[in-house]
Amino acid sequence: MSLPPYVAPAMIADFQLDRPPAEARIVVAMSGGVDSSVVAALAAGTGAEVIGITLQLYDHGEAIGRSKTCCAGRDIYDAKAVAERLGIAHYVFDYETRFRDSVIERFADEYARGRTPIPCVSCNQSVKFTDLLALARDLGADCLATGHYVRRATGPDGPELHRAADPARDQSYFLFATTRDQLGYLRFPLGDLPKPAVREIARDLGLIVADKPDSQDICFVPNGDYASVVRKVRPDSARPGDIVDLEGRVLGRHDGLIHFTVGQRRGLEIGGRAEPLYVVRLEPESRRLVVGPKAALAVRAARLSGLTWLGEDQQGGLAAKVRSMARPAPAAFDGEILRFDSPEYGVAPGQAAVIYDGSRVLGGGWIEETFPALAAATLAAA
RNA sequence: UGGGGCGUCGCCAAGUGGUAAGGCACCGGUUUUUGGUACCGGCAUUCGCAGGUUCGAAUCCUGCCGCCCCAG
Repeated sequence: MSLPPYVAPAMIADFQLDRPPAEARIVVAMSGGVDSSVVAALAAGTGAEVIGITLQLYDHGEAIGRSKTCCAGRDIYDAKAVAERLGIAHYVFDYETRFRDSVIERFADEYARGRTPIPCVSCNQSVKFTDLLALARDLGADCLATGHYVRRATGPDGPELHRAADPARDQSYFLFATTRDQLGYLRFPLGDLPKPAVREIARDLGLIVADKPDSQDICFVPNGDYASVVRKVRPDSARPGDIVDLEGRVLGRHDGLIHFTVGQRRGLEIGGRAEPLYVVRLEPESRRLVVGPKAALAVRAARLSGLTWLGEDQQGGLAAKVRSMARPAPAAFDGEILRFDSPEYGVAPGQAAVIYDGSRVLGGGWIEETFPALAAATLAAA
């Protein structure tokens, strides 16, 4: 396919292909949003053969009318319209079963265990970067391109994953579990671009998604009410229990641990205090929710599991994120324990800890256990 | 039914004659492709009730109601 006349030269992105674009084939994961639509446009702009693929991930009957979620019915329609406009092939695949097994079930199980899952990471590492990636290979594609805001660079030891140029948009946190093999095959053409530029490209190309709102919240959760999804999948998971302070005194009751996460302040409904209370930890066995002052949230280290490592043997001088929207904080990692130079707050088991060396993502793991920065006795006195 | 104290938003709590602080909780919004955090905004025409004094009362007076403490 030749370069469409409406794609200006400045929009040509480097897909790091091993052969001339005219001979190459690029599969683009199209969610129906602006970002992946622009990726498809950029891919088409190289002159390669482009195949857009949209995955149907869940029953969008519940999400109908929710244009803000990713991959809902409206989004499949949008993706198709964009593909048509760009003159590229487009296919929709039903991945509902895989998505349910790999993402939703796991999501519910984690909450039922008193942990706080990140479905977006599960989705990336399973459905997208395992299943869809295999499909792209089956289709004989040279690479799989997505609209994630991260950068892929080639270093002395092969491909490296880096944070996006625009720190406000960086999505590297959600991609820490990407393996070297997957990274070798993936392309992220938006990593160098600020979001406004992406929208501008979409507008210039007359894509109907140019002004579509950014997706947010969990895509398969209709009204932001994730607890109802957990309850539906794991009916026994929402059992009431006591809210206790650090000394075990009962302060109140809660409607189920699934409604809370470490660091959470709202929803406790316990007033009459000088300082706000935060969730310090969840105890699934006794169904107790332990709360305390902000100081009790300070964590100096975390033990990680399920480590994915893209780096070499770096240990010191590193930085880590325990949530997506945060600047990496100075830390050290010995292969299992991540130590923060300064205390981190609201660190919840089930969340990811992603480790960086400058802009480069070295890897990361799941937070299994955290270690308080202050001794219990100190907190009690305070 | 002797004495003392108290009764201000769901909770804690300033305010002792000049026309209701603040915190917690709650609600709404902003930020955000996880949860959460943070930030911004809203939240008592009314001070247990009823009278009275006063230009003016949550603040003074009277009565009533309720609660607490001490003594019985």
